[in-house]
Amino acid sequence: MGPTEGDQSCLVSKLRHFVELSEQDNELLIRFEEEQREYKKRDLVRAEGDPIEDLFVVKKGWFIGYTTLPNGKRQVHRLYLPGDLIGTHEVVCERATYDVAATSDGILCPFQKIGLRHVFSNSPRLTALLYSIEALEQVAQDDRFRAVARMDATGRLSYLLLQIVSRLRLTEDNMHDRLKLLINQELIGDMLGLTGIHVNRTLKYMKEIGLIDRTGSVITLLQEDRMKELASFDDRHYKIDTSWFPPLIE
Amino acid sequence: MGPTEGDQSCLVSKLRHFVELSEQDNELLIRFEEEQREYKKRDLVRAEGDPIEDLFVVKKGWFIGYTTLPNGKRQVHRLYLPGDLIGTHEVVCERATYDVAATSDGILCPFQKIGLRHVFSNSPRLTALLYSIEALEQVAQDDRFRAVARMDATGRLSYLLLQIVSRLRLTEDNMHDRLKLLINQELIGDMLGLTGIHVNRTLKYMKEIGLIDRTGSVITLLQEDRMKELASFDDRHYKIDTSWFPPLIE
DNA sequence: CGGTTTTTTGAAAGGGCTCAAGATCCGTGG
DNA sequence: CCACGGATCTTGAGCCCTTTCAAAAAACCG
Repeated sequence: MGPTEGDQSCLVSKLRHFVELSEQDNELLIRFEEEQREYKKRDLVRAEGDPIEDLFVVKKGWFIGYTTLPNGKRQVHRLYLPGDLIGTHEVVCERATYDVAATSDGILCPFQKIGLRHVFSNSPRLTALLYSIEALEQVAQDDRFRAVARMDATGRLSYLLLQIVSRLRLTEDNMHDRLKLLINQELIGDMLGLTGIHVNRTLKYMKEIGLIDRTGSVITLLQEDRMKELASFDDRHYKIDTSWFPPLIE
Repeated sequence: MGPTEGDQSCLVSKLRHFVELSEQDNELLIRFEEEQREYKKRDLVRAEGDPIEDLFVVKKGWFIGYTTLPNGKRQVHRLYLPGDLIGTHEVVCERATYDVAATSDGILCPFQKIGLRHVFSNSPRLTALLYSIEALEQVAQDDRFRAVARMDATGRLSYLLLQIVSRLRLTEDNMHDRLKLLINQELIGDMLGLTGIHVNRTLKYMKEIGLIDRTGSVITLLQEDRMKELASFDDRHYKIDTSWFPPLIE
């Protein structure tokens, strides 16, 4: 049923969480995952300033979108996990606003930006869904922003871990309270406005006070509730209001 | 021609900067500004958790979207200026994710969220434009995020001032290098992850080193170039790539 | 197994915060 | 038009979280 390797599309399986898809929608979506490209850890997918022709669906592995400031500091704007779309908000730009790279080995499915025109012209409902994904991402970004702007290191890290776990749960069935981070501490710092060094110290501290356990890059959330409180974390990933969507036509 | 008071719609005049609109699009857009409501400084427009039924076009005055953390700290997620749309990314939620309030006297034009269905069903092109606005907002948020996460107070403030001026220039013809902030220093701090007190000190410092001049809340940018460098500011507001838009049909 | 990447730890410095209090501005009522 | 009270802006002093710089230990990879 899926386009490749017998796996079903993680994009489709993720979107199904949000809204009922018609057969036609399904067909449009599957097209997004026809081609696939492999990447190795640290590979650059595309650089800031590159013309934007393709978007990507993450099929496997973790990827980041980041920029480097003139002073050498780095800011990781987005972490892309399997099932995520890369570049949805950049279609409005002629050129990429940041670099994208693999933080682990992985696979991306590129599809042409122009392909979106089909969706916009032929499926109002799917368009609304795309719009919603975009909007949902903003909500998530807002939450992260709040964490970075207004919480200390423990709060920020709690937030990030909860967010990642919550997102992984959407596509991985066996995702409970343990995860392997496919991104190093330096980059985690760059997501949270912290130093890699301080990320390390904070993880150590979180282990000391019993919030998490950790062996290498494998982390276990021991007190998810307390972490949620620390980060005022509200899991928003399951709710899309579709009441305003154009009606579903089979 | 405009719906009210002989003024033309600031939404339309803003969108015109980005893309050519058909007559039909125009008519759809004008509907968004049929009704209007007046607000006084500090009025709450709607609270976090309220059901989302309306979106708003800002007709006059400044507004903010913000949340308050359990520890009492506040985070201003968005600053809305005339011509901006409030709530575009929250249509996906059943309930508002943050409070919206007026930071000055102002006027909003509310329109029903359901009204978007018309747009999505009838104008692929306008839908693409809405999508683009949404996406552009993300780009802007990313930039602010980077400033907050990776720059010191001077950089953050430079960024914010440049951003506001740049946005005001889209709708105000006589906007040059002087602006009156319709938002107090405390709230500026809440936008940038700083204390109001430190905003004050930093503004003082910026005046001392000649970046700006200031009398009360009226600020003059004396060295815009230097500030742009400090904040690695890239003005992205004029460029929308419409190459992938569904074709314009008159 | 050797080189590279990543993690870990220490000591010192710094930017922004907190707390507190005074000065100014501004809208409102008399 | 003036006086009053709340909102906002200013300024000072000390503290604290995070950064910097440096370097060692550990993990990873071919």
